[in-house]
Amino acid sequence: MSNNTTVENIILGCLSFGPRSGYEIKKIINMSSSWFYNASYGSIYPILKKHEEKGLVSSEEVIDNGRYKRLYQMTDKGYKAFHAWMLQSPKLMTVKYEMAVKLMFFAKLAPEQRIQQIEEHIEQLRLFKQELEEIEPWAEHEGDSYQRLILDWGENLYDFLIQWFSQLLNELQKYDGDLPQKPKDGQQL
Amino acid sequence: MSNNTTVENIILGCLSFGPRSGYEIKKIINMSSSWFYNASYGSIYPILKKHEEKGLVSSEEVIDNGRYKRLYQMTDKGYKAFHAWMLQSPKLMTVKYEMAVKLMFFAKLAPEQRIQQIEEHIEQLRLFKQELEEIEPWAEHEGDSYQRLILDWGENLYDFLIQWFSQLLNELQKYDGDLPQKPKDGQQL
DNA sequence: GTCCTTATATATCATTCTGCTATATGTTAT
DNA sequence: ATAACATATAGCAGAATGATATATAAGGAC
Repeated sequence: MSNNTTVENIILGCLSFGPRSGYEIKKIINMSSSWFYNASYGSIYPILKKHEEKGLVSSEEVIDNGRYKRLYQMTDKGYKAFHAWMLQSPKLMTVKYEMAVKLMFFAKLAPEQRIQQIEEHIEQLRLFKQELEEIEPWAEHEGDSYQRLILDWGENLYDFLIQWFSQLLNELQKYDGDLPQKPKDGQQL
Repeated sequence: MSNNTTVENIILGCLSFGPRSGYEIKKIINMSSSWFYNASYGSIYPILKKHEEKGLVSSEEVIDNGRYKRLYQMTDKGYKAFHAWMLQSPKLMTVKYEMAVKLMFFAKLAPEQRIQQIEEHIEQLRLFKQELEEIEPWAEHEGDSYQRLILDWGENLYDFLIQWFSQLLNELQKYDGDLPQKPKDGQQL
């Protein structure tokens, strides 16, 4: 069984496509997983070193167009650890969604401020969805059917979010930014 | 402008409902925001102390049914900081979704292993949605219309995920666990 | 040809947050 | 009685971010 973290396994997974440098791994992540599981340089380089110490990867310095880089390659041991992780029961999704937190305290905002926050957020979601769509040509060219599948999932997810918040905006606008309180049990009559 | 973190503001937000202890704040979070923005005791207690040092909250020890607890209360300064944060442009959502990562490397799994991973994941999603539904009575009773709204959002979101993965499972089963590769440009003919 | 910007490539570090462990006491069920 | 559970807080190792720093190569502007 693998007790590596998810990020450690993403890096192994990227190396399953062939030898890569830390910088190249970050590029793969940016173009594919970053929006559902990101990793920063501050994780990637130390993890590569740790992987090498554990014998999960090996490395060599190469000169590519007159520029040094350290290419990492997965070992058999590394592939076994990666594959073992692939078979484990997946961890539950975790989300950090600030807009949802704000919604929780929305009663503290003035009606027009509520509308403004939602409008701004819908704009953010639209921009992000556009960014996803710009990856599509890359996935068509570089990725396999599963990588294209994930992009499709992302676009569906953001469509769902845009639609949900647009509907909320409509409701808010209908009631001048003040959602009608469904009466509680004790308040009826 | 507020330069507190989101978790620091969640804690202020909880105190906007009235004086609470660290333990009680965790309970509020568990029953409402935890699935879209969680905070652990290891964050909550130190943040409360930091907030007090900065004058955003004040505290007093009280005895509740013969048991000590430290009740924290928001100050004017704290409310101003919280409200300023509420008006700021919300941060983009971040997601950590291990199942999506695995999907990225799904080509490395055997067909029947793919089907098993998806089946297990759908089961996880169903269980989690049930947990959300169990919060509903609490939200009906304790929350305002916005808190109920978020629960509604969560249920819609998990419905979307269950539906999306169920459809993928169907496709996989149709093709014996092996999604047909859409031919790349260079591979046609 | 030099200047500026962008891309490649890696390293370091304070800060944030989690999840685990530990401790202590009150309450409820058996 | 006593075991299990709920309340209440503290501390810490480890993971990850995001910001800064450094250096070199490539490409375009003028």
